[in-house]
Amino acid sequence: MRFTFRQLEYFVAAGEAGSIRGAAEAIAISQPSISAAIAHLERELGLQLFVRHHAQGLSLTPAGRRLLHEARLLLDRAEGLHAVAAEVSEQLRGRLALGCFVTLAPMILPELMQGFAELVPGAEIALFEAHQERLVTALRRVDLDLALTYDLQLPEDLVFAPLAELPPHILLAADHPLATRPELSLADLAAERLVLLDLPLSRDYFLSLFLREGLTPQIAQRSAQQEVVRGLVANGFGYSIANVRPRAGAALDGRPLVRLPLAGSHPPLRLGLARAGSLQPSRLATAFAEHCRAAITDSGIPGMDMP
Amino acid sequence: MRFTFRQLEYFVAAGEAGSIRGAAEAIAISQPSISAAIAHLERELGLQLFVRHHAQGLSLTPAGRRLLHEARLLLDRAEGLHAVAAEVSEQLRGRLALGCFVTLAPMILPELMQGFAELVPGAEIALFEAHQERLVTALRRVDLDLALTYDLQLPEDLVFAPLAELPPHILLAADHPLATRPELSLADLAAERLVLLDLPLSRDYFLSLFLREGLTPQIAQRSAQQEVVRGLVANGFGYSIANVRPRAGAALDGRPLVRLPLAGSHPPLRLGLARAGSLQPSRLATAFAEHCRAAITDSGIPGMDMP
DNA sequence: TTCCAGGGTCGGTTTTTCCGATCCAGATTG
DNA sequence: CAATCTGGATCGGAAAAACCGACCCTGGAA
Repeated sequence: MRFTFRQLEYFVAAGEAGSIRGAAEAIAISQPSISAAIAHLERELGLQLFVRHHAQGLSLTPAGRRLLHEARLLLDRAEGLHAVAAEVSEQLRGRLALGCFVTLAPMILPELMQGFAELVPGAEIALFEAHQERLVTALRRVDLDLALTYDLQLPEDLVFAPLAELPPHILLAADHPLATRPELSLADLAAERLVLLDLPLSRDYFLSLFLREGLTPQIAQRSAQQEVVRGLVANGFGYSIANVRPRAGAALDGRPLVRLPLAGSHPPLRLGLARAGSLQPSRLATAFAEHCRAAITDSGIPGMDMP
Repeated sequence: MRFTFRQLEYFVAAGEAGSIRGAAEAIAISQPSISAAIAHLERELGLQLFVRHHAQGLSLTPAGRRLLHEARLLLDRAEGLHAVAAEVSEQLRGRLALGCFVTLAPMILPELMQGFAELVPGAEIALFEAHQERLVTALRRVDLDLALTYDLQLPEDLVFAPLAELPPHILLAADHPLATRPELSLADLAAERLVLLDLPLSRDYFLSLFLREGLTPQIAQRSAQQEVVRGLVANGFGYSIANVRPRAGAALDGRPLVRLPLAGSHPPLRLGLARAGSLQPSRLATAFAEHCRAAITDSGIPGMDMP
């Protein structure tokens, strides 16, 4: 670009004032500056913008009139950039890129997003459901404003705001012999076969629960899909471990499931909001975080059973 | 505007390159300059455009992505200003503001514009028909690119390119006693009554013809409309003087008219193109002038009889 | 004829832009 | 784990640009 916003502004001012002198007064700039700006534009655009009338100001040429119109549009659009910036950073509107840990999404998101949509009607949420590794990558690349997930192996450059703790539970088919117990320990399950939810980092968490007690689970099946795991358990392939507490008492095929507390002391998963530490959150992101803080607590999580 | 095109360009380059260093190489600018431009924009717009990854370049924030898009649009539009300028000054397209002396218009313009429209399909002509005084004013205010008119009292700051000479003729009703003469002198008409075309400067031209010979016409009627003058003449109100040579041999009411040469030596009206001397003509105006030069000569004028 | 209005031009000053050099922190490599 | 690499931020000085006051010039008005 071989001209500047300032030159355009001076040109528009002169076009509106009908004289350089008048424009100079109107915008409190010296007359030579405006004269130079117009001369520059005329040289740069290769056409005559004004006819100079001695002692009588200026007249726009036909070309000048056309260019004046264009210049005004351009300046308006530039002003619009400020407006867009203000909207993005200050207004409670626009798009929020939200990540969510894949197994949490079906339980938490519907209610959470519903509540937020009522709270902030101008918001649009772009969802990204993935396992932890992908969430971390996306957060670091700032493809996401926020991610609703566990604090599983979060690197230090991500900021994590915890919301609730989810202790591990045991999942059994309703007709499993152990299903009548009030709770179960890992030792109780040593002879049973495990259906493992097989996602990059959560997998390691589940296995670590056994390792801490010196046990090794017998893995019967693995699946990356929570619903497949539940289906396998309901159909007698074994037990599973999960931290989420879906309200549904059956797998997708209708077979009943039972969830029992895991006895003993185990590290829970902490559910919370992660974001890139180097990204200052938008107003929208902050509002969403607040909404999460109000909606998600240890005593209640949207879409989940009480402990 | 508290930012510049350059800063936007650097921002866009950095957004596209994914790093400041890469952008610096791409557009051959030092890395600190780009860093400063981005910092300036972020301060000015009050939001974070990039997240800086140590030793790994930049990521656009969601807001940055939005702003990048806007910035690109803005730069495109600025580039468009160059395009508009080029179109206006170089292309044979766009609008030509054309003035025409009011009595010439109905004869000359239809054929002339028809021919030009075929020659230059992209042209649009904005017509302004008026008497000489108004044409001069409009030309000086550069509301018009060109005016097709006489060189009647044209001030020096207008440039006049003559095309054809129009000597004065006498207009009579076909049944007028003098209508059978091969030509008439002003002295022949001393006893007759004049119907005067009463337009600011042409009026003075007509009267000057009499004054030069020491005669004073008897003015029976005046009208600012050529068709009214012709109607009055056809209905026996007297004779008239005109330089144009309409092909129509009758007034609008159908009554026949006769046109006879004015005997003796009289200053003709020179028909030509006037423009503001201080306005460099556009390509379009130049093309139109050339078209006029080809179409309008002493031996033939669109819409008019031969001498 | 003089005066006035308004645009253009000229020097000098201030502001902005630009660059090379350097600093710094995280990533990579051996 | 240390050395190295990468890429952004910062600093100081140089170059460019914008800006202004003063002045010139020309056409219109008195």
